[in-house]
Amino acid sequence: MDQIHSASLVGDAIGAISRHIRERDLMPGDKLPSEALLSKELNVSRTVVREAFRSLAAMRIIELATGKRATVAQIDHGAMSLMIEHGVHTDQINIHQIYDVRRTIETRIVTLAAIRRTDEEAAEILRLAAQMKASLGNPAQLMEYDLAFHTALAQASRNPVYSLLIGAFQGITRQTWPMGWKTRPTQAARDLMVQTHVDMARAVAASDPLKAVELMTLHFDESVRALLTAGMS
Amino acid sequence: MDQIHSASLVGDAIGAISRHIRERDLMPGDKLPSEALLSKELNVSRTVVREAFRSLAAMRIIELATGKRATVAQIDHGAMSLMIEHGVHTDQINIHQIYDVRRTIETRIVTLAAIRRTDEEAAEILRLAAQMKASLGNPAQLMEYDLAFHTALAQASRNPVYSLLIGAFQGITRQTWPMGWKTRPTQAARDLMVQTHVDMARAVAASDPLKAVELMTLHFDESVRALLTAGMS
DNA sequence: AAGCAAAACCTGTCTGACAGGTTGGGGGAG
DNA sequence: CTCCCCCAACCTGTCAGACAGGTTTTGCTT
Repeated sequence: MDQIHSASLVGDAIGAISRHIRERDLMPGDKLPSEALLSKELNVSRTVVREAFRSLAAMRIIELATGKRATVAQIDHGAMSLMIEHGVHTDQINIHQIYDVRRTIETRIVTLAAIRRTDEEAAEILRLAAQMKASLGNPAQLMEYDLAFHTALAQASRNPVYSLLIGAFQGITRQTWPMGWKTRPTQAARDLMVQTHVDMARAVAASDPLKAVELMTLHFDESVRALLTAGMS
Repeated sequence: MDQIHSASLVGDAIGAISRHIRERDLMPGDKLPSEALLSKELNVSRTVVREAFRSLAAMRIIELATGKRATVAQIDHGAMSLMIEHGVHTDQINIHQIYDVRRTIETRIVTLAAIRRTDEEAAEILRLAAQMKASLGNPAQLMEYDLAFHTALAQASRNPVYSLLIGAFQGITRQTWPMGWKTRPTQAARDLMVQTHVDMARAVAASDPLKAVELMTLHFDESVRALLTAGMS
């Protein structure tokens, strides 16, 4: 409409809304202006504002709900999870690379967890490990407890960035986990995998970071070996 | 219009488009159907398809360009960077937590880089470190070379997930770096910081992972100390 | 056969409309 | 006077149609 035509109206709107959040120091839960108001202030149509909102919502920077005004969102791994999955499905990332990253951050996580965990967190981690053991006959359930176990560890590390990253890998892990399980054909291998988790939970509960790290390393070494056995390059 | 009304039409469209990509094994660069065609196939308005496209584009899963059809995108850290910045600005993440994560992954990165770097990468890393040294009088430029240095290391690690993560932290680092620099008031402290990078580059070039890790650890210890000195809780 | 120009296609943005969810406030009941 | 309910005002979700530019394809010209 006026002056310099920048990259795109939607792009500008995204910038303006982000700035709005930053300048007013909005916190999660705080409301943003209505679409109509923003479209008036930015001199663009509601269409443009809506597309900008959608973009920000996709990154979980804001949250949309019908009828209500848009609000500033809490950090969430959903978007990252999709991005990672996309990277894997398009052969830009492979499973081994993900495992290397997970091993790297999870060894740090388990150290922090062993140091910082509250008693409640320790109890929860022990509980999840026990549930894993109880689910040996039900792979789907076992997987869910496994994922919850690692999520709980990240939580106990008291660093939300680790929670975010663990969450980000969860989507793709859910898709590849069964493969890893199948490559542990013997009961002994499967028992070992679960027992490692139980021992790790105990180490965290005992505030023994060194032991916990050792077990986490063992777990990943064993997982990678299983994947290689399956012929996953 | 028909049958079960799910969460939202846009949400469904996002799912359908993602599925389309996955089922046809589309690779980065491949074209998606036009908005008009998709809106016909999914029985929704073009508005809905456009909002779905915007969402996927925000996550860098697809790429939009005016006149052209949407294409499958290459992995890119832009969206993650914004998410992290949002987390920090809304006090959901603090700088120390970021530093802990960066330290964790960068020590792994430098190990891999020292092992896997090509000669070209080693040369580039050495060059960037030298440029840092040459930019001692120009903080803004120094910062850019610093960021490029760490990016090059991630590249040399031959694991795109590390590149992705380093990129994701780059946005917020760019905003906090000057603070860290100011808290190194003496020339000696500033020289040390730069020299550590030069030495690290040499260790990587010499394929000496242990030495490289030692220097990376030193670098982060020193950075965290600088931040604490500045009173950043 | 090579080259170019128009036609066909496609995205970006605007307008106006309407269904349905949400919320604050006014008015009635107690 | 207080409490609760319901309605009006507000807000988002989706649709249809229109038009201004980019982009690609086609087919004619040379």
